[in-house]
Amino acid sequence: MRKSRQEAAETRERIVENASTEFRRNGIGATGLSDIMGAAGLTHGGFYKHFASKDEVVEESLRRAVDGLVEGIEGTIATAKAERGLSTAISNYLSLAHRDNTARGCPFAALGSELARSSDSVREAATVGFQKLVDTLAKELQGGPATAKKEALAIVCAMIGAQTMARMVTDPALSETILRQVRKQLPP
Amino acid sequence: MRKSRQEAAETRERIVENASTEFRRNGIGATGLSDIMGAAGLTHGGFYKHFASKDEVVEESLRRAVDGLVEGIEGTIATAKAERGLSTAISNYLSLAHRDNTARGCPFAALGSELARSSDSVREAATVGFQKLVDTLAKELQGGPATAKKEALAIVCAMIGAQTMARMVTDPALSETILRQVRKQLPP
DNA sequence: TGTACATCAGTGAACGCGCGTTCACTGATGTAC
DNA sequence: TGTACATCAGTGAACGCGCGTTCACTGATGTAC
Repeated sequence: MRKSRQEAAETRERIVENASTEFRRNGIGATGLSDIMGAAGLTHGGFYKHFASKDEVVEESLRRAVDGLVEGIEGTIATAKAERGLSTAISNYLSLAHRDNTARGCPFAALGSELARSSDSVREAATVGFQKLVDTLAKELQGGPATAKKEALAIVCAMIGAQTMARMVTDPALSETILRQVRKQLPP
Repeated sequence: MRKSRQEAAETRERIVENASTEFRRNGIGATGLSDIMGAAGLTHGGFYKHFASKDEVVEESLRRAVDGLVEGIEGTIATAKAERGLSTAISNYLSLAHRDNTARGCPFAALGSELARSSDSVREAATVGFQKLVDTLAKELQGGPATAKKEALAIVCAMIGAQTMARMVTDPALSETILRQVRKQLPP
């Protein structure tokens, strides 16, 4: 049953990709290795041929999720009309579509409080990812890079908090109001 | 070994109180009923004499945590010099002391992403608690109640997002910058 | 007020279950000559 | 190029463990007369 090097590499990719959505969908603790491997079309026993521990796949799939988010934002900025890129990216983040697509959305909003309690290696990956996200927005802001980064920091935190709460509340009207009001407070 | 009605009621209180801090400290999923009962000085078997399910104690201890948070803010507002109450409350929320005291701090920052995936009854309690928190801040804002509430909504989301991220990142300087920058964006 | 019985808070063992991790095994792939 | 052997991706069963929940039991409390 041995697979070729390329096939094995593709399998690993597939596992990370699926883990990345499963973790965001159901949370890190609530997602078992069987869930991840099953989603990748494999049995759970083979997991340790690709990763040393669950923590390792958490780390990698977090990186993957952040990269996806940042690439999406960069795509939005590149596509949008001049000066409207940041605005569109923020509106997309605070959209109902993003709220209802946790599994493919921002990992900080999906997993925030769980990440804060994770291992140092996972938190380290989260830190790097957070800074990538902040820098991506900061590039679109006026002023020196230091000022822009500080402003972007606050914007990103507000977006993450808003999406987290919009998903938590049971009242649909309140959920929409949260997203709309936070959108209003951020750069137009 | 039967206990008097009063003793039983006190025990129940003690369980909720301890559950409230244990959940915030270690997360809902990662906290077992044995942890909760042990923290209250009991064995786990007696749990179901007080609650119908784990979910029920989650719900109650969330309410307890929100009440503690709101009372703290109201205390701050009552104590502070006129017009400075809201400002002090926001600064307290965004303090290093709050960041380092997850177990007795804001349950939305401590448990945000987990609450968003909880049962309807828990999310309902979270919704009620969130609105209480928002209303508490809204009372201190200028303008009509509708405007004040909308502004308070955005402030609370930014605070929750900031504290979540400040706890997640591994870089202490970045963590402090997050709290400081978000503080700067909110009412002085 | 005193007595007899019912109630039930709390204990500790047990239930089935799923977790992360390990392992013997398989057979196709990779390597060495 | 062909052959013999080593490697290792993936399978599926098993490991010990802790989970939420249930249960028989205990003895002090509460109730009824």
